[in-house]
Amino acid sequence: MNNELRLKEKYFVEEVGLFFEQSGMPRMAGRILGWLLLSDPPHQSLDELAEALMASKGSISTTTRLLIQVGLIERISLPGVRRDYFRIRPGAFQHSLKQGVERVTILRKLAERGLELLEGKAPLTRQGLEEMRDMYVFFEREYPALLERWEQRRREKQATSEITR
Amino acid sequence: MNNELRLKEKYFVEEVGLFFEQSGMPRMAGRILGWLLLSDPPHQSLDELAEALMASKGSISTTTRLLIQVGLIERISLPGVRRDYFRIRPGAFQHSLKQGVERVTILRKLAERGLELLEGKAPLTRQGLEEMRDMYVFFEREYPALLERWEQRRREKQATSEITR
DNA sequence: TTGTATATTTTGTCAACACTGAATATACTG
DNA sequence: CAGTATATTCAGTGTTGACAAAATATACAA
Repeated sequence: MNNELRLKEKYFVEEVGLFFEQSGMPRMAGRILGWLLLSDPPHQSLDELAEALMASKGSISTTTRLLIQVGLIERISLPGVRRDYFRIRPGAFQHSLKQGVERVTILRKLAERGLELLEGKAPLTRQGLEEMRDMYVFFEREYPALLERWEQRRREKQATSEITR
Repeated sequence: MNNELRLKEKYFVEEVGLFFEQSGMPRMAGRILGWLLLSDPPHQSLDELAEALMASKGSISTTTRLLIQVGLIERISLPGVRRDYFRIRPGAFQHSLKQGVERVTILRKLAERGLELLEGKAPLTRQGLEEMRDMYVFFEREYPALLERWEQRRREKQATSEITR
């Protein structure tokens, strides 16, 4: 009964791990995030993480630093308690989508640099890079607007819940 | 003079390679794509790629297969010519953005699975996953709509250029 | 069929990297 | 200050994966 739930939690954690790995991050980063999403309370110490994930403290220490650096978790310390805790950073996922915007910018710039190299070439030769540039120019503008719309909606929801409270 | 251009092309190719590597793909995949973006004509044979990128044919063969599989390039064969050629697939970048939608879906589903595991828990505990789910539900709907708008615009542009022609 | 051009698969090597466990550093408590 | 709890760093290990080079397969031509 309780064991079954535990097992499902482990599966969940492993799957988040696999997703992260597929995204070019250490699998352990995904495991930590997955576990922090489930854990009650939502903040967990280094030792707790190490035990829950059956990993070494060194590994957790390194990977939490990475996760903090990319803005997905944060370190919190409670007054009078030596131990540090980690928790999902509020707005973590929004933050990660925002980083996608930067990737779009990189690609737009790459396309432009490529076109400079093809200065004076036949339109058919330039076509691929032009398509690429046009597309990323479009998304570089529209994607942040979409994020803005989400934040807007979120703020409204927040306000509603505060009234209800 | 011409040499300088060649050098800049190499830099460009390497940078696309690095970008791909950072995205969890083999660097060679990025190099091939980068080179195909610049090359005149836009289609290149396996041998040509191997020579231009100073890589083994085996490496090119494996990596082109990968690139075809993810939909970024395609193989073309000309009648009466033994050699096969590769070129950027028209709409390649659009296609790659579409794959982003699938990733959003995966994350939305993961969030929902996580919430099932937290059935009956305190709202504060569920909060992180609820934020995650709400957000990806939003983007799962809006992101394809954005892509649709781009395709729309693209079709218009296409039509214009055909009139001009 | 034999020979030739082309493509794929395979085997081996090397480098990168996540991870562990131990050693070290840091910070708090009495 | 000594002692203890906690966190970080470091050295070593194993695995993974990209890549090269060679062997094999496939398709075409004479």
